[in-house]
Amino acid sequence: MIQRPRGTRDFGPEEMEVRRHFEDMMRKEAALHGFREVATPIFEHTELFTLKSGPGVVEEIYAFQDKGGREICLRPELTASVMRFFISDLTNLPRPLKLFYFGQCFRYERPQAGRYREFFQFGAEIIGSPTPETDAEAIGLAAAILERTGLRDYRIRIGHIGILREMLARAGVSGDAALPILQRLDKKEYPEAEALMAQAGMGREAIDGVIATTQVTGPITVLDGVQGPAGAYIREVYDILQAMGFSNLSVDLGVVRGLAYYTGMVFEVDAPKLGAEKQICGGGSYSLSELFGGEKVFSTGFAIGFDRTLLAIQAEGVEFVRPGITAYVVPVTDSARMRAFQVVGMLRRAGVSADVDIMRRGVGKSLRYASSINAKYAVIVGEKELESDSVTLRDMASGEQSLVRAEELPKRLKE
RNA sequence: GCCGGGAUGGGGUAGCCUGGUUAUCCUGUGGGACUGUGGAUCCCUAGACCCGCGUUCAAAUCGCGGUCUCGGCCCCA
Repeated sequence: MIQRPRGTRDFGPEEMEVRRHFEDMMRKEAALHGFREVATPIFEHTELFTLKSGPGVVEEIYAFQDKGGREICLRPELTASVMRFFISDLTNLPRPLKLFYFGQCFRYERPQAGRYREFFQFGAEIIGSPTPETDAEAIGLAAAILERTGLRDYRIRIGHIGILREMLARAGVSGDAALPILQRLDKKEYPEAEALMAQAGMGREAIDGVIATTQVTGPITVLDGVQGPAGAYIREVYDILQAMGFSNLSVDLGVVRGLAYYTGMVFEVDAPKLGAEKQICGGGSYSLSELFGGEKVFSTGFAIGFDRTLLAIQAEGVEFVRPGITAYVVPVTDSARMRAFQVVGMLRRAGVSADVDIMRRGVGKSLRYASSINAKYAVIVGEKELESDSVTLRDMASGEQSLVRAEELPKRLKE
């Protein structure tokens, strides 16, 4: 028997019903917020990702040479692809450009709970707008989607890279020199961060101030003690989100994301029930296009880990109602089979979901099957019904039956 | 890349330590009891020891290697 490749999954009919349900929900919510969907190739030139994340990422992605000798990889994320697409073809669209995507990504990593080699991301980007309103709108979509899924136990933590950058700049460490320090702080490696700051000539007081700031978490009021434009900026983002009706938000200045292209606001969402791999969403404002050869354009985006979000939803026992089918058509005798196919054809043409016995089973077995596929009604067609050009409509939940004229059936079932 | 659990019909499991006839039970699949009425009950049927090598008269059971999986570390764009 051939096994699935490591870290991949098959999805059966039941699971796909659940997945499509939430996928559609996310798409609808994005459209509701004025975002429009894009799709990009599942494989890209490896260079796209080494430009964004450094040469080291090659170790963690599915990278290979194709038959023409090109360096190709399966995409490990979608932001880079969307920005590539934007630079090459979408720069003349009216701004702000609000895009979303849903698709699978691949990473060559050790699988564990909530981590697969093939996984699905939903994400959105707002391109060409550098305002707090933009950041609020991005966080707002992420928050609205999570709210809509029915998930309850999660935390949205908002931070700002500028706050630490300003502190470091005031202490004489600016630009690229700050990057390694931010990376250490992001990983909570405080001794290493302190050493780097001391090396850069920062005083004890300044160092302690920076460390203390990364540990600032809680409601918006924790920003009261933070000076500078970045703090004011986050307050503004927060006020806008509150105006839109989102309250499940907290500030966490320890969200740093030590990557060069993040320019300001950054945020993360995690679902504590998930264990080690509990982050379900991450994003922020960034400037990537110039890395890929375009002009500098400010953007804000985020990505939701679709699989982890579903795991969190399941862990909380959020209910999902299986769609089932409206009608199951049951021919009683062999002579009624043609009639059954006429009826099922008529129903389907009218937009009523309908199925029909194709195993030549008896009425008892067919009703049993109708019940097992969660059919709302059984439509029974036999000699009696043939004579009066009608069918017997049986409500599968109550067991009530009535004789219905065939031409009235679609109308009855659409109610 | 590292550490530790695990893999038995479609799903869930017993058996493994202490090797020995036809591999347990539940559920699900197909058929029947019930040739015009489901969810209950009963009967029948089909269906499994992850792969390879080794030890042994004999391996689901013991040993080695591999694959996959679960939990954690590293990483997490």
